Amino acid sequence: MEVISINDKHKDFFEKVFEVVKLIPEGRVTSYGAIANYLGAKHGSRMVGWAMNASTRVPGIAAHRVVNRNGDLSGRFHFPEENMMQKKLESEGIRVVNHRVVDFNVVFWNPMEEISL
DNA sequence: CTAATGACAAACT
DNA sequence: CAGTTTGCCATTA
Repeated sequence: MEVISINDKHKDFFEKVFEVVKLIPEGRVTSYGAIANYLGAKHGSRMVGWAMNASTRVPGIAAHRVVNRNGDLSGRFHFPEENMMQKKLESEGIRVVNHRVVDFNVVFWNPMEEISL
């Protein structure tokens, strides 16, 4: 099992990502780019996904509510089961077809607009 | 230290 | 408009 090196420098980044994900209301989703942009877009969207990868092992983090800018469940393969991500989204009222969120523009939750610093 | 990869995204052809 | 390339930054080999 790989050990994710969470240095002090990155710990803050992880916490920020986790905080945003926790604030995502049920029935809503957001994108990696939106979170990266919310954090200042200085990391690149990949770093957000990197943080999410670490969040999969952390209970309480709704990683299934984070998708790519296309609304596609790009991270489904990282869950214990592929269908788990879609199942959870559908359970929250989000329609998912072909591993893609329907009405993504409607259910999209923008942290920059919903969260005021 | 160099090269390759990645739960992305925007630009370019 | 679809496929390809580059940028981003950290991890791994």
